[in-house]
Amino acid sequence: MLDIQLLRNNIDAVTAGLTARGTAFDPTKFLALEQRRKTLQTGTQELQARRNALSKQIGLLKGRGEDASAVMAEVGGIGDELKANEHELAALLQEIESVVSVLPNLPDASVPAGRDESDNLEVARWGEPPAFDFAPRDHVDVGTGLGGLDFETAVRLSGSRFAVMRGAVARLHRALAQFMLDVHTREHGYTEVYVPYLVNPASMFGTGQLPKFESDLFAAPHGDGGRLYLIPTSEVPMTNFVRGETVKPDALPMKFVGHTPCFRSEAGSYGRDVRGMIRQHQFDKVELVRIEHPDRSWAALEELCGHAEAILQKLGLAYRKVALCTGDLGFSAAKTYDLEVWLPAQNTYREISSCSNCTDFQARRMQARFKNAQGKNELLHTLNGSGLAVGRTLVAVLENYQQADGSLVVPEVLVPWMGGVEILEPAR
RNA sequence: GGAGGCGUGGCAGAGUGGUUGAAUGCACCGGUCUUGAAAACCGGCAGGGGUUUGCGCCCCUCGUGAGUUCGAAUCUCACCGCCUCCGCCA
Repeated sequence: MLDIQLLRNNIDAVTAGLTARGTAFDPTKFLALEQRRKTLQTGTQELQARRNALSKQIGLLKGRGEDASAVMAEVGGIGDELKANEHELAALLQEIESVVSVLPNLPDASVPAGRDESDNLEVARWGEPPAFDFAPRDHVDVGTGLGGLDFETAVRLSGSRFAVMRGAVARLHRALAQFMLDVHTREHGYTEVYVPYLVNPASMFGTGQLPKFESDLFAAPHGDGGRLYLIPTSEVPMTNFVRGETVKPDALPMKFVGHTPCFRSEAGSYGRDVRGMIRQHQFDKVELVRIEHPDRSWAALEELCGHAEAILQKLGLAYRKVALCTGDLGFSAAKTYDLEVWLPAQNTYREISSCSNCTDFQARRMQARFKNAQGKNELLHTLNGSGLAVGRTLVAVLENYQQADGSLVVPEVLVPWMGGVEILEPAR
């Protein structure tokens, strides 16, 4: 959520930022609402003040056993007008809230300007795409060749955009997640957490999925007319750890790593990446979340991104680091780096991690604060990044480590998690 | 799922219609004392919002939402959550 004060006092800067992101925003309309709010709110509060003062007077008079009927008549006249004002004000505030709650975060000044992903800025490249002396197959062919990927069964169970994994490939998938968790906890200082996969609407609002992106979520009816949502990323539960909390400064930074399935309805994605595991309704992800002091969040973003990169480097997968342009930023992010891994069969780099500094945008929605040096409550900064998307990492390993004979070399760092297995042989 | 109980400030815990945003204790912050610390003593200490150049003034909040009333932490209704017991269950 954007700071309402910023909208009131600096609407031009807000409009410029939103425009850079490609978000339509009508400042005139907002200011009109705001003008009405100001008048109505001060008026309502004046009435409330008068009622309070007169009621207090009645209490005094009655306490002394004196006649209060004159004052009671006076205050009685306020009632209807006050009630009407209060209702009108509540409706107006809600209208303003509904406008503001769908506005995305403002891009940081360092974010490159641009319309869409073609304007993203490559900032680094690591590793060499492997050379093949045969035509590399895509991960679907490699995985099914190993007897480990089965989309037909998944369709029978659930439909399209789901996968069944079997045998060594299923184990490889698990090994990847275990490996990532161990690196982040042992080498990068993150605390491993286990979290609910179903969360309440307030949590989804806190991290920005609601109210604007409800159609991307899976929901399950729960309780009397209520619902729980399946998490589209463990960023949601992990970041909401601090919702409604005022943390002590010495508790910062908080660094969490969690491995969860992620569920995305991905309405509107149809036709993109229909083949294979690139875009699924359910996929595993190891997620990094950091709760930071505002002064530290930009340094933390670089650090976080480095932690995700470390996984790719240890796996020996070539990748590039891209700074998303203003038009390609996610809703809550002030700045995002995507890591894109080399996929030989597509002959291109594909997103495998997204690392964002959300500044105080989510913290304001969540009312997540800390006591600053002056003893005042101040909003925290939140960051998140994939470290990494497990399904897509499996895709990358299958494609990059495939051999001409259909076998797969297990990346060296994964061998301990594969029980010593170094090569996966093709199924007969 | 059934029965009962309970939701008050960071925590504990008073408070059943009137100057109570709320006693007291603990925790925390500042000070006195002390070589230093502890103890003792003194003082401060909820959040959100409006308005104002500022001092300040004002509004809202005792789980949430409606209602009764001139006035609600206190009364009524609904909902949510937690606890205990029973049932079921990994």
